[in-house]
Amino acid sequence: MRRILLADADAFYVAVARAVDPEGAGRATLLIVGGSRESRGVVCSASYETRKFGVRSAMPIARALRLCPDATCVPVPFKACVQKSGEIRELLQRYSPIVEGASIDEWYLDMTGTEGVYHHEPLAATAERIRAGIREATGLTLSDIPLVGPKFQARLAARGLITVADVLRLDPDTLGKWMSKREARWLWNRVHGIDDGTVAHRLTNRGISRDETFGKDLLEDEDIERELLRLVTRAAADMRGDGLCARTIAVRLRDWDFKTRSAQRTLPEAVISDRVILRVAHELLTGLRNIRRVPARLVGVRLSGLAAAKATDQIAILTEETERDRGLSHAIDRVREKFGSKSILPGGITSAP
DNA sequence: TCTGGGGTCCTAGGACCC
DNA sequence: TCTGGGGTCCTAGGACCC
Repeated sequence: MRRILLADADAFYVAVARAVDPEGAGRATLLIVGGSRESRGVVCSASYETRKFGVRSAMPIARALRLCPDATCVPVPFKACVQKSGEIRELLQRYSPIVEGASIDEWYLDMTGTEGVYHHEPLAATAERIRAGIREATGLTLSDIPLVGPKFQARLAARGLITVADVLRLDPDTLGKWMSKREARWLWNRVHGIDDGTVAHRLTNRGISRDETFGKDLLEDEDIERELLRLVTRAAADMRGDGLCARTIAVRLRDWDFKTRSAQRTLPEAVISDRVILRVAHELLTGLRNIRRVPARLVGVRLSGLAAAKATDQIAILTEETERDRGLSHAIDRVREKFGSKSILPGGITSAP
């Protein structure tokens, strides 16, 4: 019998924002995390007090502030969130040797085999012990059932399913009439504590993407290209940092009217270098712009079909990525690591042969 | 009201192969 | 002269989650 606990940090971004800024965000009862009043951002997280005003995550900041004008609005403290997330993971590993992060604020703990350590107390008692320990060490509280978001919740609520107990009364066949077979099976397993997956580290991500919504829509191709170039160099450097290479390169373009278009290309061989990835991304963007040349609000790049980058001295004939390309990209990574990401401007890369 | 950034997964159609 | 069935890969778009 496997025993799995799900730990989900409550109002994670709000809690971290308060911890890093006790004088400002820490004192604001009405707190919105997710950007400034002027930005085109959306709410990442909001304190329970602002939620009473109808503020919800993913809501445009401007609307949230109309609902709750007195709220304090702070940017997402991203670095602090990553750090705090790591601290919690380390603490959780004291309770179970197997901890898998499902997202920045959710973890799975495999408690199988730890019964003796906890003197055969009920799993709920161990969960409470962990909650108390994490709260004492970090000030953050944990609770449960991740991966049921607002849309799924609304669909369930329309069938009168509000709590876990409501779902527990039903069998999979009944659930299957209200949703796809897959979803029904997943939900039934979830509320019964059944998970046929194992708690372990995922080996690699499926893809790495970087995108950006501009402060103002961009019409000129050169301006969009410049942003794409920045994003490609970031994504490619991060990918190399993980020791990976990519076979598929995709470019995403969101026009002024929110119409979102994408183009992708799968190469015969995986690549890692800025030069080759940039060339492909440039061609994909050109194609998208030729179809519809209107002001754009977002551009993005995604690298997928990831695999471990092998140390090879072979020239990739089909993609024309040479050893020189790869070496140059790695050298740039090292310089950036030493002197900061601004030390080599993207413009310098395009002039490489 | 005017919609982030980072992900995962699904679908549907077409190309291609046997 | 007309056209199967299954499998895999690829592309584009979309839903959804945190």
